[in-house]
Amino acid sequence: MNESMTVPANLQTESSAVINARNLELESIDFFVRLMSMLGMPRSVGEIYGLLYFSKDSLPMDQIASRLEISIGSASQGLRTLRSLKAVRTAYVAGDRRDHYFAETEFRRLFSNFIKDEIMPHLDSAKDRISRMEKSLPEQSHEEDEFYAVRIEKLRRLTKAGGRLLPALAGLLKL
Amino acid sequence: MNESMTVPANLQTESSAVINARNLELESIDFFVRLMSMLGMPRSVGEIYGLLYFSKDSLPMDQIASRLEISIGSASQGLRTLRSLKAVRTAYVAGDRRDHYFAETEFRRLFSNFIKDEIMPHLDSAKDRISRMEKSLPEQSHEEDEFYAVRIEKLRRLTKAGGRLLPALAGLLKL
DNA sequence: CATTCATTTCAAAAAAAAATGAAATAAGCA
DNA sequence: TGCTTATTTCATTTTTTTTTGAAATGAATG
Repeated sequence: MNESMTVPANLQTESSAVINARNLELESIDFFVRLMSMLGMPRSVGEIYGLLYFSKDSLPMDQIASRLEISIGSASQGLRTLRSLKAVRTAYVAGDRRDHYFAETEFRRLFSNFIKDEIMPHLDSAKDRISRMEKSLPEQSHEEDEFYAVRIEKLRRLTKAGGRLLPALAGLLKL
Repeated sequence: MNESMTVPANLQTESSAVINARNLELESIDFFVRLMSMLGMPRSVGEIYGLLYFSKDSLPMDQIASRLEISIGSASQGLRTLRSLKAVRTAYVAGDRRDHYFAETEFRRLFSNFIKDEIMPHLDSAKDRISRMEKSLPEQSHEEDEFYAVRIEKLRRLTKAGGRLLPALAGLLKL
């Protein structure tokens, strides 16, 4: 009637543990796919990190690709991205020439890298753009050009505040 | 030889003021297109806000569309987004039945709305997902399941920290 | 140093996101 | 109310982003 009755107890236990780990993995992938996509990262990057986050063992690229059912091209690019953010690292495994990846799980550091690499460069170029705006203002400011000067100043304050706050943000992360 | 020599002085001045305003406008559009796209907003939304940010007069939708050379469909959708973030508001203009839009320029409020509308909902559903993860853990935790429990706890701390920090962030914005 | 296996690269395909514009709807006016 | 103008909606098209997979490159092994 019930197949599980014919399964030895130890095997049954192990199989349900496997199912549980697989559930976790799926929830984790889901979680990080969404989080990463909020940060503008492609799906595959979230999938890879999500898989590694709940993996006890470090995994080689080909296993990552096959477990996620993505191409090795995606896996390679996704791992490159994650490596550059220091979100994954590689472990040496004796007798295996593949690189084995595992997740860096200190979120404080992860966010600090993300902010430095993905946000600060934009802020820097924003400053240039604001300087250019100022050059478009007539030197001898007419009464009415006050309007433009004020708006430019607001932008300057915004970028300045961003430049201070964002790097400090990771520090505030008390996890 | 030089055409500008034949242009009356007053007109020449006005025209260079127009050119300057146009430069500002273009830099502004560029600025906000990039900023908005960092926040995951489509190009058109940045263009519209950038145009309005340096516009002394409030503008009706059709003028926004034609000055940006985008379709009225894009303009309508973009304005809807901006309205929902309270990034633009409408002004009444006597004798004109079109809505006239102008930019809300208090960035503190804008970010606070953005965080509330675009980020907090994701954080809420992340909490559910973490609860589901915990259900995948065996009740009677084996020694080795410590690993999973710790990782889940990390996620919980991350979302908790995010839930506190992000709303506080706008408050820190001293502009 | 030749072979095998691992990884990267990148042109092409697929998928996702955004823009268009015409039809439908709404909203003011006479 | 009927007419006109403004706005929204949404199926289709366009553009952009991401993925794929095969070829090129690189790296370890015997």
